[in-house]
Amino acid sequence: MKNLDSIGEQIRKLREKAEMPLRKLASLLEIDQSTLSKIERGERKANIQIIEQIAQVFSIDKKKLLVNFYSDIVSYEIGEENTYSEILKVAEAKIEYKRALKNKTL
Amino acid sequence: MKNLDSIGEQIRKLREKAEMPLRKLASLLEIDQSTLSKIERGERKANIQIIEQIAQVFSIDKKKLLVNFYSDIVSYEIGEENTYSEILKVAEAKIEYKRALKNKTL
DNA sequence: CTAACTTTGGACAATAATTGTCAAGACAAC
DNA sequence: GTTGTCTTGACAATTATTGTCCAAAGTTAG
Repeated sequence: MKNLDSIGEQIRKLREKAEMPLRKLASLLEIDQSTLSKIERGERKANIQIIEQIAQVFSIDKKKLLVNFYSDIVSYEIGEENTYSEILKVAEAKIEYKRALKNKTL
Repeated sequence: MKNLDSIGEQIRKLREKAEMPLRKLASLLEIDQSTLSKIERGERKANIQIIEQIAQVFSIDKKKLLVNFYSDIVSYEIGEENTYSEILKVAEAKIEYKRALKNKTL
């Protein structure tokens, strides 16, 4: 089954698997250790720069991390709505529509 | 085909169909007319309270408006990502998972 | 137990984003 | 011209986010 860890949980697992102290990873990412601690526990949001750096540090495909990162955001935004399934369908259609438009005007 | 108007465009169409001046709708919603103008043109975000009031004013199902409202948000958040389709799938799985957990602990 | 190391929590100022409000501008109808 | 409509830009006030520090709490090793 697919992994449903939050991005924070995934970061923590990557870090622990590498047996790297939080402090060490924080310094590689050039962020405060308490900030990283909060990101791992979902108390603060990560950002794309951090995600990409983490992918580098652990030599993994950044796409996977980004999918996790963004799906967290989406889940957070609409997770309380009962119509979430419909919302996601319409959102996808909107995105596709915007892209189609964009390609036309290129 | 499904309607892919943004929430702002939908509000404007509802208002124009009712031949109601912007100023009038703004006052019903108790917001500044310039704010409503910007919402209709997507320059500012609406919020749930406004959406629900609009549904009332025009006697339509608020679910439809909310789907449009939230799908705009999702589309905005991830519309530039090439993996949007994957993101949406994972987001749905996460939401379902969270709900399943919640029901268990009730 | 103490000491060293790791993580967490709370506080704080600085910065950025959002919100509500206003007044003036643009535009058309009459 | 005036009237009615909508848009634009500016502004302060509020709220959210961010980076930072340090002390407290938890963990491990000696």
